[in-house]
Amino acid sequence: MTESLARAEATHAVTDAPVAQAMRRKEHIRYAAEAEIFAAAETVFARAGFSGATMSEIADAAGLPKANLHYYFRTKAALYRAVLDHTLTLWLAETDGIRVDADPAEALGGYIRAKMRLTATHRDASRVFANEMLHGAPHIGNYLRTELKALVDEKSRVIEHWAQQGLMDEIDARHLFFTIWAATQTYADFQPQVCAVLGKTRLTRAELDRATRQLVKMVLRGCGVRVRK
Amino acid sequence: MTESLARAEATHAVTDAPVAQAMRRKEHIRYAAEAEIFAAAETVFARAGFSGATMSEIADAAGLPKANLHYYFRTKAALYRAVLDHTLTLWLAETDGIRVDADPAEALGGYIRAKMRLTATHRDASRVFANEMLHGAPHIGNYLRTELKALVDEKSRVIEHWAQQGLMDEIDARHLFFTIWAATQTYADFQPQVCAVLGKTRLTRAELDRATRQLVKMVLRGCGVRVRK
DNA sequence: TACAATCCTGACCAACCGGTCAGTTTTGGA
DNA sequence: TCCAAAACTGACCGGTTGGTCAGGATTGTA
Repeated sequence: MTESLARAEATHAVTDAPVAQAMRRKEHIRYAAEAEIFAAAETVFARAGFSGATMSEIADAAGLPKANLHYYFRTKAALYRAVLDHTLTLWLAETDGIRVDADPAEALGGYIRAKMRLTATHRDASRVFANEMLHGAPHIGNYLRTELKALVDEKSRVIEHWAQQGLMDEIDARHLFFTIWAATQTYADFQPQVCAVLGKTRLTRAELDRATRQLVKMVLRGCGVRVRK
Repeated sequence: MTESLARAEATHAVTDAPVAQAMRRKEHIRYAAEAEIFAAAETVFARAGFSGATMSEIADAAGLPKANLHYYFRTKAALYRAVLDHTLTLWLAETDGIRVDADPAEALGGYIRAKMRLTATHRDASRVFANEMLHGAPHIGNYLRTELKALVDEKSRVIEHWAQQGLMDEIDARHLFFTIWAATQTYADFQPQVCAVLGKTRLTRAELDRATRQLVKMVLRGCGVRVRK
C-alpha cells in the first residue's frame, strides 16, 4: 500500500536538514494541493461510491479545474486508492490496548470506545471503507488477507489467553471483533436509518455516548468479563 | 411503496374467477419476464451499486436484449426502486415473536437467529439495502421515518415492558436493535473481510451457526435476560 | 383465420465521463 | 533579473451509458 504514505514518511524521516528543507520548500505546493484534493475526494467517494463519484464533482468540491486533479493523481483509480489507504491506517489503529498484561475490561471497553470515537470523527472514511467491502473489496483483498488477518490473529490469541486465565468466558474472538466493528460502524454507515428510527435529524454527541456506554456494558457482560479490583 | 407488490397482491386477492384467470392468462408473460429481470437486477445492483450497475449488464444477466428491459421497467431508477421495495418487505419481517406475552430469551434469541438466516439466504438483498443506506437513503428516507420507525417504537415498548417486569435489564431497545442489525448484516455486507480474517474462501453454514450461537449468547447475557423455567 | 394487443429487438442518439494535451502562468533558486 | 522546473488550464476526444423508436414477431381471442 500507499505511495503517498511512503513518501510522507520518507520526507519526515529525512534528517539532512538542508536537503529536507529544500524538498519541503519545493514541494509544499504539491502537498497542500494533494491534501485539498484528498479531502474533497473522501467526501465525494463516501457519498457516491467509486463509480458514482465523478472527477469533475471532486474538482468542484476542491475548488480546482478538473485537469488539475489529473496533474496530481493520474487516474480516478489512483485517487481512490490514496483515499482508501488512508482509511486502512485508521482501521488498524487503536488495538494497542489489547495486550496480555492489560485488564480485559479496560482493554476491551477502551477499544470499543476508541472505535466509536473514530466512527464519529471519521464518518466519511468509514463509508468509503464500507463501500469498498460491499463491492467485494477488489482493491484491498490482499491487505485484508495479510495485514488485517495477522493483526486479528494476534489480538485473538490475547483474548483467548484471558479466557484461559479465567478472566472472561471462552469465546470466539474473531466473531467478537466482527460484532464490535459492525456495531460501531453502523453509526456512520447506516446513519440515515439510525437518525430515522431515533426521530432525529442528526446524531448528537450525547446520543453516541449513550450508545457507546450500552455497547460496552453489553459486550463486557455478554463475554463474562470479570471486573478486576 | 411498491407498484409491483400492490399489483401482485391485487391479482391474488381477486376472486372473480373468470376475470382473474383472464388477467393471469394475459399477463403471465409479463410476470415471468419481470421476475427474471428482477432477479438479475438484484444480483448486479448488489455487486456494483446503483451507479456501478449498467442496464446492459443486467440485460445480459437476465438473458434479454437491453431494449426489452426498458419495455418492462421504463428507467434504471424504476428497476432499482422495485428491487429496493423487495428488500424493505424482508427488512420488516421476523419481528412477530417480540410480543409482551412472549419469553424474552426465546423471542430475542429467535429474532437474532431469524435475522442471521435472512442474511445468509438473501445476501444480495442485504447488500442493496446497505448500499442505499450508505449513500444517504435518498429513495427510502420516508419509509425509514414512518413504517420502520413505527415498528421499532412498538417493539421497543415491548422490550421496555420486559425490563420493568424484571425479566431483563433496563436498556435502550433502539440501540439494541441497531447492534443486532449491524452484527447480523455484517456477514453479508462485509463478507470479504469476514472471509479474509477467518482465512476461508467462503462462509460455511457451520461458521454462520457458530457466529449465531455466540451472538445470541452474548446479547442475552449482555442484556441480563433471565432464563424462564 | 383474422386482428388487436402485447411483446420483442437492432439500430441509433444525445449526454456524460475519464483522460489527454498543447500552451500559459507561477515559483524559487542562482 | 533570468530561467528551468513545476503548476496550472481550456479545449478537446474516444468510449460508454441510459434511453428511444420504428417496425417486426407472438399471443390470445372471437
